Amino acid sequence: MEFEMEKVYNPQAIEDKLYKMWEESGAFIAKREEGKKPFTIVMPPPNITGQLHMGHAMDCTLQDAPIRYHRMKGDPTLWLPGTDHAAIATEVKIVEAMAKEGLTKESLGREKFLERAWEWKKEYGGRIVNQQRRMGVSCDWSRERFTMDEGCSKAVRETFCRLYEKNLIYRGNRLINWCPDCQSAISDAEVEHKEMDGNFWHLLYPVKETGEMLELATTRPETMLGDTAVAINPNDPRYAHLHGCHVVLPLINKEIPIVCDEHADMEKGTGVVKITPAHDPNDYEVGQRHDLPLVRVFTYDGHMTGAADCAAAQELLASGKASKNEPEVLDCGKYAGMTTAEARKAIVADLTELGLLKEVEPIKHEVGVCYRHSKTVIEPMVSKQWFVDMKPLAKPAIEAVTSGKTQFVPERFSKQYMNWMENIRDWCISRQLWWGHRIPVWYCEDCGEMMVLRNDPDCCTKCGSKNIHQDEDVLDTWFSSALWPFSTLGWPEQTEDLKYFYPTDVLVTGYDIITFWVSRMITTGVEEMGETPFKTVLIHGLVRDEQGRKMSKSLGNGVDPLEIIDKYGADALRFSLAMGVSPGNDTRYSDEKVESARNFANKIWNASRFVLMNTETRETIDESKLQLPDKWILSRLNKVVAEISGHMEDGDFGIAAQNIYDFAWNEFCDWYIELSKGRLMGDDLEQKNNVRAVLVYVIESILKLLHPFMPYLTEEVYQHLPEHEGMLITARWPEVKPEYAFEAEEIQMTGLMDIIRAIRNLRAEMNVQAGKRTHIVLIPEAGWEATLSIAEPYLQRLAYASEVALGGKDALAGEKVVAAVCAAGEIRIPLGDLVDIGKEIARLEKELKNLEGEIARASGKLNNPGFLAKAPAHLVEAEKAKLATNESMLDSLKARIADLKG
RNA sequence: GGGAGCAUAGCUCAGCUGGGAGAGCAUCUGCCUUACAAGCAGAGGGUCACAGGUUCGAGCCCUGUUGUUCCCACCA
Repeated sequence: MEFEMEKVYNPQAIEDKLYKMWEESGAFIAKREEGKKPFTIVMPPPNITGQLHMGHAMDCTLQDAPIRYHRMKGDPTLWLPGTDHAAIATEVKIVEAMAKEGLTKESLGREKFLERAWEWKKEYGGRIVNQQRRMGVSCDWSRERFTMDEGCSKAVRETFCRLYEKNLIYRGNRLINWCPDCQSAISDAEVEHKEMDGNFWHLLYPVKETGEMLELATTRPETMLGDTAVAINPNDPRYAHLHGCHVVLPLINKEIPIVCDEHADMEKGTGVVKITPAHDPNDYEVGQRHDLPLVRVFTYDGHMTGAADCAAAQELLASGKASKNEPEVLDCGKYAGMTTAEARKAIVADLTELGLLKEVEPIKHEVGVCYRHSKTVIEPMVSKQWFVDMKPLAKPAIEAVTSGKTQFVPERFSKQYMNWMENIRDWCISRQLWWGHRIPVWYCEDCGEMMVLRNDPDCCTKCGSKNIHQDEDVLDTWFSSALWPFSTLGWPEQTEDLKYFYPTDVLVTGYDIITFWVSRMITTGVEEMGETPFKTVLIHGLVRDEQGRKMSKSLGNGVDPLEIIDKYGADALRFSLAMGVSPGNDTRYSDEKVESARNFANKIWNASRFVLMNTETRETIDESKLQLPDKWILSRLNKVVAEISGHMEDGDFGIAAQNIYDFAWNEFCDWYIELSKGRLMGDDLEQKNNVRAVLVYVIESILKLLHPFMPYLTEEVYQHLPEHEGMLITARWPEVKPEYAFEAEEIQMTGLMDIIRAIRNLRAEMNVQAGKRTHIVLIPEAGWEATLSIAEPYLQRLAYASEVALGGKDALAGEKVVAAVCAAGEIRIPLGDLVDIGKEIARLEKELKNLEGEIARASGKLNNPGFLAKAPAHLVEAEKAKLATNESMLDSLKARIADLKG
């Protein structure tokens, strides 16, 4: 027979070819069909900084599966891909790359720098998209977007202007998180808290009026130069006499007031707190309450300020551009120019010398660090930035989730969302970078007008002066990400896509960006579109390494998905990331998992090969000719289709994958294929054709059910099926067929399978030579006569029977036999000298004991009035049936033992 | 300080609204049986962290304890 499938599945040979075929066929392209409900996912856009990692691979798998499922269901299906410019992350990378050439941003200038950035985008953006393709993602590349493309940029401007016009965006001096490494402000969400070793330095400040020493503690002594007050609790009796007094700030001998403020906690330390309004969030608040001056002592690149910084600040003040609460800048004198760390050492040393350091107490405390890889310690600074007033926006966004319009799966993640939203603070959106959406605000240098505009102006809108300049800063990268679900569909234009596909159905993402991204998409979606952007947020966990550690560059424990694909194939990787994984839970990557998925792929490949070797044409199933195993497998398939479809709808992909694995391998391959062989290789042409028809029908259904997880393999095999139509990717999802529901046959087949297992078991225990065929006598339980009467051909093939006879209780009397008792009947195998009567009795008695245990359990339940009264009727009935079966089996066993003994 | 997750076979993990504990890998035994040794058949292995409670019935629900991971939070 001529046959072209290789013996082993070879993914490398087919993946690229099939991807091309799908793409060129237009199968990925979403079509709007009026009157039909679409299924839409917008892909979380990967950053253009890096390359595909396991998290992306997970993302791809868990989105492509439902997308392919819905496409096969016939829904108009859109999966919209794209990439993110990732402002800070990308800029840092580009700067690093430039440093290798000896270049800096400043030396290049903004324009040239941006040219380089766009080149970077082209190269790395393209790279990651190609990597995604290798995963087999079936997204609509014709609609691919980038957060800084023309449309998205327009959406960003529109949003900025609208929010500004509603007074929800403002500019001002606030205490912000400054990352000295990024050289930019960052938002609260971008600050992580890490426990670090530190000290409480107990300092002594002399009180001017009384001459006494006031003890206070700080974790950051270098900030003391910026102190503008010392706070005590108004109700603290220890310091009542100091109300209205002053302290002299050591080292710079500056007189600062002692203020009364509730912030000073009498229980903590000495109850005295130094107040540095320009460099501490709490102190900033205290400063506002007491109208204290702001004194900045750090430069934006992490050094102590000096004369030059003062001069610059003076100039700014003189120009009139500074706001009224612009901080003063201190010339730190001998400390000027030191890094903050150097200054800390020097200041501590100097204070020690003056006898003003009372104690150094080592502590562990939480320190804010930048969430980027550098984990640089954040310096709180007062700085002029743009903010979004989040509270009014948060309210309807909270409502979107409490009302259930958007649901988190698993539900518990809505708590994380709520917690963030209910305690929301203003969002600092300006970044001191070049790569990103430039803030659409212009300033007139002549009249001082500030213009927030949708289109770039030529001149001042107020005085007509050409002497205008745009705000230097760019927006937080998450500002554009927040618009992703609708900016990608064409907003602010009212496009057909927007009308048809918004709101989307599912957002698939990791729990690590709920605050960064999910919360902001819901917020802006509700605000700009009036409707929450997705119905379901399906949260998945992190892919960790084999030891459960986070995969990271610094640990060097990352696994490259492409290497895995090269080695095992994309399907194996995808399947291993889906099977047995439950939503929201982390999962560990391991080669073994991928290997076992690869083995499964090969199993399907070979099962298909078997079916195809035996079928050249497609036959229709003749329902009147179906035999027991046929009805069983069709009926089982029906149930599996129903189960898997349900799990696909619910996002339980881990269970869906497990179900298809179990059905395909354990039921179809291990049982049905084996059961089919007799007729397949026999002479009864009618039966032969009908078995072929069933085999093709079931394998085709398996291919369909598996396609969302293993698209390449299944498509390749599908292309080999006789008389197949088109491509599997656009084939119809299997249906549950009522005419294939065979409950009675399922039970009969299960009984027969038990008999076969029992025989195999007996043979193994008796060490019967593997190839040796044996005579088998079956003694049917009541009701099983018909089933067992057709067992012979199956037992010959699956249980090494030479011939099978049905007998009565006295069958093989006096012969040396081994026996087993099943629900369907008793098995007796004459094994002659292999049988040791004593051992056989012992074995049967062990069985007897097990059975008695079962009977005791069941009758215990059935004798419990509570169970009879309260348990559902079908369970009681099932229990009764089991008991009856077991009792009958018990009788058989007892008789057998008695026979042997007698 | 507040909140959440996890704790099930040697390892990695499933287990849907409570109704006789599962998979993969690993281990042991026997098989190159004409789809597949990336395979087939069989076997061993779990007081479902601990202590209470609710229930006819708890891996699953409630309370507490221990261990562990994470999120949030301005402890000077």
